[in-house]
Amino acid sequence: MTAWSAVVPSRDELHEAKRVALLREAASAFTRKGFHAASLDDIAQKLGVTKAALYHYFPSKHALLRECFARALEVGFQGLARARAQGGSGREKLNNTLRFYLHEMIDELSCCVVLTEENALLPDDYVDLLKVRDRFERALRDLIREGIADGSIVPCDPKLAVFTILGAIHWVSKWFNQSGAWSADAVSTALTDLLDRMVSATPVAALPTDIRTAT
Amino acid sequence: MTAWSAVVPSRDELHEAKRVALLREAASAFTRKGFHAASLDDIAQKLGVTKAALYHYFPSKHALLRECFARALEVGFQGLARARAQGGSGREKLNNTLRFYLHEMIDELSCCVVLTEENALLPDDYVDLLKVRDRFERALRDLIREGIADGSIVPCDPKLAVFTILGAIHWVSKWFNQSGAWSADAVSTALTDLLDRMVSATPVAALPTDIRTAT
DNA sequence: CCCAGGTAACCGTACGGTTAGCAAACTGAA
DNA sequence: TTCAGTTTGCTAACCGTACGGTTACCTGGG
Repeated sequence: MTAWSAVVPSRDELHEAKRVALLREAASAFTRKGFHAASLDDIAQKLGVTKAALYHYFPSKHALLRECFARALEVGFQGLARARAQGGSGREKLNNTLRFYLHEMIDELSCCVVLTEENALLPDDYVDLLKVRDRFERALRDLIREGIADGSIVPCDPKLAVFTILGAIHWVSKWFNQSGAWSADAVSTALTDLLDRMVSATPVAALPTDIRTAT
Repeated sequence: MTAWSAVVPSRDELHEAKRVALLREAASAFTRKGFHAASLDDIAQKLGVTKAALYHYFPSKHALLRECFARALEVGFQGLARARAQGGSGREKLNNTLRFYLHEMIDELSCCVVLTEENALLPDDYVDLLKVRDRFERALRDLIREGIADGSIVPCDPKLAVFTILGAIHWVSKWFNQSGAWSADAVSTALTDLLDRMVSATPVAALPTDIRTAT
């Protein structure tokens, strides 16, 4: 005997599932068209409901954007934690963090790295984001300093290096195509390898000349 | 005797100067707030005129954005031409192109790399942009292939490398601060060196650990 | 009966763009 | 030199519309 509750999702589960679907759709729309150009009517239509229905799940358009950022940074810190737990040199920790971050951002958030729309946040949300984002960037800079100290990363300006790395990563949302030839796995590995080569203290083995053939 | 025309700018010159000032202000506003969030009223106010005055210089807001992109790509092709004229290996040509592009984008366009707002272009303008931008990206990929062939650049996926490079470069608009400690010269040199290290076939000398102290 | 999930219709407003009109400045003929 | 006539640069006021958000109402399950 199988209880219905094990098969039929509860109301709360349904609610949460729809909430997540809405969030992903919003993230996708914000990334593709920009926050202001993506209308709630569009998003609702894609989900097969009317705009008013969305307000059962989110209090405002800005709340959607706020949550997109929150999720992205959550993924970032998760990557940091995993990398720290895994150990290794500063360089290895940096690589592990970036690879995880990239992979999750591409895959989980429906191919969306929304972090290009932070100027659309409400002022209050913006200062909140800044605090968390600065903490993330500081942590990355610390990994680079750690790598310089342990000899795995070439001496460089950690601030500039992190800016460069994050630029390359967030730019993925501009060119990645869910239905293209490049998989999320391939891209996150290949891009991490490229960035690794930029900061590695020791010469790096040759890179794949075609991403599709990479493991 | 000095002719007035040598001292007092002609009406045409005044017109052109104001046009350029408007373009720079628009580029700055688009970069800071995004295309949709930057209102013409805001831009006009910063220039000390009313919105209606702007229409003496540009037929529409979209025309402003279109011209921003046109200028940026002009700078890109100019950099390519200079680098080709200067000669050297594929790696050297790539570096020269990127350094020039970065420097001009930061300096000339009033610290603005607007190329993050292409989804705000009108459909017709967008396909036009795509054509020119693809030509630019193809040219950069060719430089990388040239470098791989002549042994100056490590074998890698040229497409991914160019995406990564352009991401890092265009991201500058997100963090560069005109009144900050880093000069346009320092940033364009240091960032080019970092990206060079990523693709260079041979090990690169140590990088400056603080951009302000770099030459 | 109550409440979650949804719809249709509506409201307010911000903003791109237009229009009418004015003042200064150039132009050219007398 | 002057002075009408035209052009340019600009303002104030307005229009249309797209869109975020709200309200009133319907439906079906617990």
